[in-house]
Amino acid sequence: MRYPFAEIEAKWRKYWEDKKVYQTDLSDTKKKLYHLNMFIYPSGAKLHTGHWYHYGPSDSWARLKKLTGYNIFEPMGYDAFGLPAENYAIKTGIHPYDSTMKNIADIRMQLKNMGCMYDWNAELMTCAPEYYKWNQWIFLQLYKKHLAYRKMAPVNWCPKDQTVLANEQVKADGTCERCGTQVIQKNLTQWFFKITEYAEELLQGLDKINWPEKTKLMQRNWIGKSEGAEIIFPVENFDEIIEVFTTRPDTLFGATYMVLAPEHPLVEMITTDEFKFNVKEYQNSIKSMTEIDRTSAVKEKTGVFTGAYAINPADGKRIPIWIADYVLMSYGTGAIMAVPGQDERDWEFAEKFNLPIIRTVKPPDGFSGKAYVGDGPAMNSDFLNGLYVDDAKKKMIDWVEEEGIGKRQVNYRLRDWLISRQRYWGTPIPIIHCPKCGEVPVSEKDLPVELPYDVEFKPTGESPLTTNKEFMNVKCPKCHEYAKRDPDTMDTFVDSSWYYFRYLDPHISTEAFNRKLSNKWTPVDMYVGGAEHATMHLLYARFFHKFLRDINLTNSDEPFSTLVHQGTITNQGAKMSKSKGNVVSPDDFTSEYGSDVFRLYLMFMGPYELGGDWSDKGIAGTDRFVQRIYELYNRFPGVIKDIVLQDKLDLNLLKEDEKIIYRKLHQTIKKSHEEIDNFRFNTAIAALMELLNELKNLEGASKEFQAYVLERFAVLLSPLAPHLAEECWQLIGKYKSIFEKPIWFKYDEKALVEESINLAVQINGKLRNTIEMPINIDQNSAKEIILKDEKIKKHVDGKQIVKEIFVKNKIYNIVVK
RNA sequence: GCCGAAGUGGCGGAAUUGGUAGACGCGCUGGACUCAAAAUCCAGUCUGGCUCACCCCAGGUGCCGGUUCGAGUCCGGCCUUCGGUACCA
Repeated sequence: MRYPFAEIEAKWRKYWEDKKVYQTDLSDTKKKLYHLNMFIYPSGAKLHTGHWYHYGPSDSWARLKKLTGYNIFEPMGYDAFGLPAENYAIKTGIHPYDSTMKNIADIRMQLKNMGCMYDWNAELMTCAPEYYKWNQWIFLQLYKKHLAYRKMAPVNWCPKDQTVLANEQVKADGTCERCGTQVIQKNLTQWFFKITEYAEELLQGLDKINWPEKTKLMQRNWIGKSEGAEIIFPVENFDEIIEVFTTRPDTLFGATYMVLAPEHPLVEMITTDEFKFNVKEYQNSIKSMTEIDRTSAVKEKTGVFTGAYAINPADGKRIPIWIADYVLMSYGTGAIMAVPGQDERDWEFAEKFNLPIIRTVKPPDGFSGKAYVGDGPAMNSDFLNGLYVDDAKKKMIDWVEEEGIGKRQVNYRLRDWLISRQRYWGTPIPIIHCPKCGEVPVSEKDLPVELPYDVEFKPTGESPLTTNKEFMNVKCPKCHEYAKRDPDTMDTFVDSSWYYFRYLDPHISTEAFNRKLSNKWTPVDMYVGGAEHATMHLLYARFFHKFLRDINLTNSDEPFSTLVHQGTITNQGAKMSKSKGNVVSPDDFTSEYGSDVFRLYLMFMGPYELGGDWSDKGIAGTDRFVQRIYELYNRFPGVIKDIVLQDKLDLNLLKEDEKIIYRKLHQTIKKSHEEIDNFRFNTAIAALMELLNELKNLEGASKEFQAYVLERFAVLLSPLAPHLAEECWQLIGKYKSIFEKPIWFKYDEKALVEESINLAVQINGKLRNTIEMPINIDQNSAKEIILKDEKIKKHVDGKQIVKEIFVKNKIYNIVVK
């Protein structure tokens, strides 16, 4: 009989729900384990195979933890605000609220069919006023501490989505992270969160968390700390100075010219009449260039001379001041001292414009390159001569500090987080703009500022909320005169920066989150989600967590102690997306094979962190595995009834066939635990398959032995195929759910060891035979057996043994001449 | 360009304090069952060679070289693919 998965899976899901098997008792924190998956983005589409790949195995990991005694909290919710719902509304006229609610209802059903241990009491959605109210509240806390501020700045503008974007949401090639459109620069007044205030701590904190090294490295690079000095250069004939930032103060004697960013405020003042035209022309040509052209890697260096000179403070020499687009106004001071001898860019520029080059670090003998950026003794550098780079740096910084012409300085590449969006479907910014009083925060008691339903979403470049007069026009809280609300909404990454706190008490109305509970349950112990969030969500959440700690809302430093990234499932090499039409629907497979088979198949594909290209080629194999298990259990109905089982059996009392199974069983208990614990589900399943292959002759075993094995096998199976395991458990005569009273069996240390081993015998490192020998045989006894072996004799006879290597229970290598 | 990860049968992939390469599964081939097919079960399946049934020999983990009794695993130099980043001073 084929395994009737539909009926059985439904039965067990109902059982779990009725008995509240996965509702977490949050008051019990003894062995608490907060297991979180990045929540769902309920855009137009239903769950696809990628979601199953993310959530299914992750749940299997948590199930193993539950079986081994942990109190698991595993919530799920909806990251419900965002552009896709709004774009869908623009296209179809269906309101984002309505489409989102419908999607959530559909997705909830699909999630339930996966058979995960979600605690549905803890469900949340970010578009509910009871949730986003607290986004606004946190905004106001940041505002109070001057960590939320508004400024006019050049910002990234996506012409397609008609909104600004944070730096983190612009990809390396200058395109919009969401829609792939080329982003342009605009000068606008926008809201920022001062994440840079936490730059150093965000960097340091990485050492304390158990995250993939790759992800930590990406955050380190994104924060981009560089240590060096700020040095002042006087401008000749002007009462002005130019400040530069450099990581190589030791090369100051080699600074043969200076470069200002074309937008630098000093340019206009210091440019001499003779060069005014050139400079203006150059500045204009830069303005008309797109960001992508300007930063193109293959581009040749360009720049113009200003006619002005600065004084190198180290040796008093006049050095020319140029402007060039390779110096960016947005980093450091917008000006550099150029040291062509030790900087490749400066060398290239100096070569092109015939500027002097002085080496101040002696390159190694035979060095034939241009700029030398490595370590070496200083030269042409007066009091630094002979010192290596690190020492020379220190000495130079000390010197400029003494002279009062500079200071030690640390710079970060990280910029503040731009959070305003000119879109509708998000959290309104709780600020009122009053013609008299300026920006006035909404009073906390007036929160939430509810997002109105009636707006015109047609993209105009202006925020859709401006079209709702009732929303926009308010009285100023201070002077009570007519004022207007801020029409922008917050980046949806604000929503996901603190949601893990909210799950613990999702409907609490007196505070953002239940502090008592969250102090016991956070940080999240295990966080699972995509690597694409490395420098977005995962950075913002760390920032929020630290801020919330600083205003005494939480007592830990980091949100996620351990992080695991699931791999990406592609289809024909491309990421699954609706627009490419390559989305693989899980529904087709779950309706044909059931959710256990589909989950098993996704886990069996390969290492979890690797992902891979989708193919349904092997799914028949996992289906066969499931069928065979079901048949096996049907051969032994009620076998466990009236039998009292021991933890361990005595190997000496077992029949030969039973011994083999017993050994394999205990080896599998050990292996599957270790493998699942390390997210290596593929090898855990392989181990279970091996064990199943050994159970062919279970009929010949004693009834006690059958019961012993089948009881354990069901438990081994339960994290990976929970519905099937429950059914098997019941078939042999158990009543409750495996997860109701979690159980995991200890392996029998004695059974791990075989009685005999196959010793590999090598001659000159080449395998010549494997010979069965008793375990732990000593070298001499092994040698005696080996030298009698015909195959070995052939290679050894008539030759001289010059060396022997013996690795106990593994290998015997004889070196002959 | 720089940083990081990865390259193993026809396919997905196993195997690392250096110790029997190819576990487990898919696919394929042959056989059993069947009127037949499907399903299922059994056997075989890295490549090449031979006095290819068993046996035996040689080669083999992207390429070239090295260390070692022994290298998928360590070292040096490349190539390819993927991810991140991009004149950050």
